[in-house]
Amino acid sequence: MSKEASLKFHMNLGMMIRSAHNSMTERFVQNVFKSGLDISMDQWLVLGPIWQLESPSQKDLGEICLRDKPTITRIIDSLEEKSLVVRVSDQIDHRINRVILTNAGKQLFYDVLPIMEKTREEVRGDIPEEEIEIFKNVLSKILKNLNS
Amino acid sequence: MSKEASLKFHMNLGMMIRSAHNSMTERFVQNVFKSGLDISMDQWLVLGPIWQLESPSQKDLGEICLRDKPTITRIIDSLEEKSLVVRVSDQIDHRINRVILTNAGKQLFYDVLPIMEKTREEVRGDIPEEEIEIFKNVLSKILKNLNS
DNA sequence: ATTTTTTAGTTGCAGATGCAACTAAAAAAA
DNA sequence: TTTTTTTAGTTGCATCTGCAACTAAAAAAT
Repeated sequence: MSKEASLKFHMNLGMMIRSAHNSMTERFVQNVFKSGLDISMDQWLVLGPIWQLESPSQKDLGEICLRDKPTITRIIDSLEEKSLVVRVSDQIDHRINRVILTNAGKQLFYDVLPIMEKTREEVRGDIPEEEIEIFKNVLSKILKNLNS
Repeated sequence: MSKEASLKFHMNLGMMIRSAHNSMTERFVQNVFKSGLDISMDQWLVLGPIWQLESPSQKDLGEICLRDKPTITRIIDSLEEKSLVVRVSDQIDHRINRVILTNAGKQLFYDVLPIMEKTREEVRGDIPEEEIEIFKNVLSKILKNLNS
């Protein structure tokens, strides 16, 4: 293998993907901080589905957010400490915790939503919509390739 | 904002990017393990540029690999423990460490190269080359958007 | 020539991550 | 009905990460 081929090879997806993810998270956290609010990216990414699904189980959240069980447990712990959500044991299946938003949680969600939107615009810049679509598409294909 | 718009919003880039990155790393590690070799993704991603650049400084490696200084320090520590690289203080500027591959390091590099190639093929599957190109392009645009 | 600033790298710390082992409860098998 | 297996969630541990504070050396300013 030539050095050139290798160079191209090494400067590729893995490093860029990790770095892009880090930068996006960092920017979001900065924007949240500038708005005087207090929520981490992880907490936010879980908060949305909770709002949306009304009272998902932790398993549901793990599947949607693509996180493992312990991670969800800890994120919900942290949200509960902040009184943004509560765990309610399912009436029928006592193994299941239903996670529901408190009023404070809903309020924070609505407050952060425009910040997320702003961050998203900063991330996208002037990248054409169709390229973003292909980008997402490739991502989901990669996920499918690796989980089958 | 409608629930539908929000759903789309929440199921988007951040989670997918992180998950794709994790899956790729995991697959690489599995493939390496199956080949009876022993190197982590992080170590590998640094090893390549060392091989390529002959004797980069740690700063060079950080810039190429998009990692911060402490991370590079620790990865080089781990590579040095395995006797895959050595640090050599720069003759002229004594602040700089030049990192160079040992023979064992070179050997491992050559051994892992085909495994990386295989992993890359698994990741790509049958995604068309032009989509991969756009994908990489969007990634670098995102990085540029966030670091300017 | 001396002091100040900048640069390269290291160390310590606090928080996140994934894995494996665990508990408790429900479902399936016997 | 009792036992076994599966499922949902938690805890512990070892590792990784990024940030801030630090050391040592070089460059710039005085």
